[in-house]
Amino acid sequence: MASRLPASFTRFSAQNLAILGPLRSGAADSKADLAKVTGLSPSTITARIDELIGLGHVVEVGDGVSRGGRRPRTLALRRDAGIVGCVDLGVDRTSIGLVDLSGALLARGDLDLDISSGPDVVLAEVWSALEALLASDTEHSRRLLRGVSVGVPGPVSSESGRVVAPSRMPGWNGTDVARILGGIAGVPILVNNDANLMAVGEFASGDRMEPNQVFVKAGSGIGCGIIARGELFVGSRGAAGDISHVAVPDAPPVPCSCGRYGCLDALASGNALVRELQNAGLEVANVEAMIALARDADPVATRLLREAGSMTGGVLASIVNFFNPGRLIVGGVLSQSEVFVAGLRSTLYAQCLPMATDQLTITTPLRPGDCGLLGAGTVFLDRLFSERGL
Amino acid sequence: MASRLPASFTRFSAQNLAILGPLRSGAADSKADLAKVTGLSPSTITARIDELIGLGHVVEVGDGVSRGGRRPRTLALRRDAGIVGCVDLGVDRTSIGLVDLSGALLARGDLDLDISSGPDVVLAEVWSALEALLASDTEHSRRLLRGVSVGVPGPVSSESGRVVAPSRMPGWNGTDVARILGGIAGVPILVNNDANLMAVGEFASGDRMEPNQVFVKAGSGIGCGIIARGELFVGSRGAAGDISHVAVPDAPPVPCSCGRYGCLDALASGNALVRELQNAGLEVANVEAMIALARDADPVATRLLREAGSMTGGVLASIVNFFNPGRLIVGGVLSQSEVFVAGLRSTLYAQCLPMATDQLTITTPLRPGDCGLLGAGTVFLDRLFSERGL
DNA sequence: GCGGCTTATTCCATTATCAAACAAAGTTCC
DNA sequence: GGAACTTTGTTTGATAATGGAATAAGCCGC
Repeated sequence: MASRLPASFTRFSAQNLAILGPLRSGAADSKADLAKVTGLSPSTITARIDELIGLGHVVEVGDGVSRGGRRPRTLALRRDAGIVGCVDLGVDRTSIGLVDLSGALLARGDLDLDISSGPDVVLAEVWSALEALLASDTEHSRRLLRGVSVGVPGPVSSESGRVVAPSRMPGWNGTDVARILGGIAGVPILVNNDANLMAVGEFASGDRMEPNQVFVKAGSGIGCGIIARGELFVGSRGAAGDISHVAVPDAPPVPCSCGRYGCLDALASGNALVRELQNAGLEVANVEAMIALARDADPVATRLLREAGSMTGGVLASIVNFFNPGRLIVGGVLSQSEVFVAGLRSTLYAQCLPMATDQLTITTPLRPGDCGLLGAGTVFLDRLFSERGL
Repeated sequence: MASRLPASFTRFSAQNLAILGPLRSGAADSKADLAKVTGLSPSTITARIDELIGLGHVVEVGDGVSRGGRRPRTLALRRDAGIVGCVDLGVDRTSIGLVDLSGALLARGDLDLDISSGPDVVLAEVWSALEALLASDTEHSRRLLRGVSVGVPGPVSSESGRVVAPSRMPGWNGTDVARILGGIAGVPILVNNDANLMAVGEFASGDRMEPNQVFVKAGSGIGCGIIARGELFVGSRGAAGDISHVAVPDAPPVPCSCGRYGCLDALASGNALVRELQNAGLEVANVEAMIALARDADPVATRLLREAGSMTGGVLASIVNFFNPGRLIVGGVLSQSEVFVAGLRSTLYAQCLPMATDQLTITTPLRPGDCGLLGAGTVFLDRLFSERGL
């Protein structure tokens, strides 16, 4: 049963990538399509595909529907030629998953992990949970683990790959997650900020026609990921999208952990809201409880969520004017609160130029719970199928 | 004397562009260099270069310095194989210029033109001034005019190329500058927002190592241009960088032309400052006069400029956090005021995360008066030497 | 003047690619 | 049922792009 797997991906030639790209994105699924999409001649495509089939990267998966002539033989990547582990590290909950080489999520699970236990403890637990997930299905365990892609709730330096000055990850400052986890797992590791990965995940599984998107992760903290010209944008140091400490217009001077007053994170993050609710004498354990409270029409929780949405919308208004995205995705736990999203929308529309908003779509994620994992997988596969390789 | 010029550029093949790119940017200036930079073999380079020399696009311009062996024969684009007209339309002053195919500014001039005279009048005058500039030197007039690149002080739609809702260009809404000017001049026309062009000009003539830059044009109005991954970023509708109507944190509720209160343009633009000075009883004709006043230690003008700088810095702080550029260039007339720039710097550093600013360079433009024209030229040449062609 | 070094060219073998003819498979429509 | 047309895919031979190796040219230091 077990067919021979390709020894390794080493690196694809630019020509093969020109073919694998459309196959991967679904832009083409037959030789005729590929010829049209790539501009190469049919004979060249035949030669290339033969090679890729020989290498075990592509398979014929049956016939397509005729469009008035001979029906095409549909091609596909060998999704089972490997598997990628995905991790979405959260402050008190971590999601793990497995994606095949098409980027589809095969399995997932959640762990109650306190990130303040520190890198060594957390990453060891993550790895054993990933191993368990792999072992839980013979289909998975038979496949070659290509690597693991990790999202962390803090800034990641684009040079060193280290976690830098993460306000919600005590004990992690300067941690080289790729080195630690790679040492345990023995496979290549990629590390990125979690909001960045969510932006990628939502872009890959959602509207790919819109090349400029901003994904806001409004959870216990607030961050965002930027897709510019169809690619993740991380800025000069990898810190792009960190809007935690942007000043909220017309905001009360609430002190922030960064030492200043009136930051978005101190006013509108899930953490800040829960704290404020507790100060008001309500017993709420976490953000989810707070949202449930608002759904039950609790006036304080509802007001706080609406105000938080409004403040977030005010900050995003500046960003929309500046960046002019075609799509804004509101994700994170807070996006499950209708009143938060409504507050965000109304303030954003009120404070933006019509030219910036008339073609702007504001949505919540297609798969709110999965887009972080999906993004982790996509980033890994994009890299694997790039000229740079892994 | 007049050597035969290439009939037309039509379009370059991808391979030739791979050679022209490094030659144009200065990344290579000999065949050996090109082989290293492009990864092509020396023999291929020889063949390609022979073809490009035959086509009249490249010339040998002498010998370089030896690096311990045979000295290289330096290659260069034929800068005289054409000329490009550049226009920087302003509200009451317009600059025009000519660049060669290397992007170097050969000549420039200024026109006192009131933009509210409307597109037909203004563009006709611009064209006759350009013709005069061309005729002023036999070196220029002999060269083939490839086209004209125009910067306008308002938003330009990336789809239609039309000027859209320009608050400082009465009578221009919906104008297709390329069609009108192209009709008069009979050459290809490119149109872009002026701040965008300044960003390109400063990037091309300045620090190209830093791929993410923001250029703020603080003049009679306030706008900015964005360089992301080494390329101009215009957003989904071409409106990116329009920060005129971003809300200033903690600002007085001054009414703005857009119908809201506390916009950056209403508070910190040159226009707003002059108006406020006049309200205070001082006779100032324009922004330059105001800056002169501040240099003479006028307390009101100085205070206003510092506050304007501070407010601009406050808005830019959000942008720096979000976009994480490696370089911020403060241009426009107001950047000639030291107190404005100082106010901007201090507020920006105060309100930004250290991670976003520790590697951030804040400068004024290398050639403040020319970067708009240089950017116009660069945008045109980039397009000319692209696969898309002109 | 003689190695050693960098630069550039020539020649040849290899390879990628394309065009065109051909084959295969299906649809349409009479 | 069958001719005509469409779309898909393969084969074949010709062509052009490319790389490698050998060679030549030019310069430096000793």
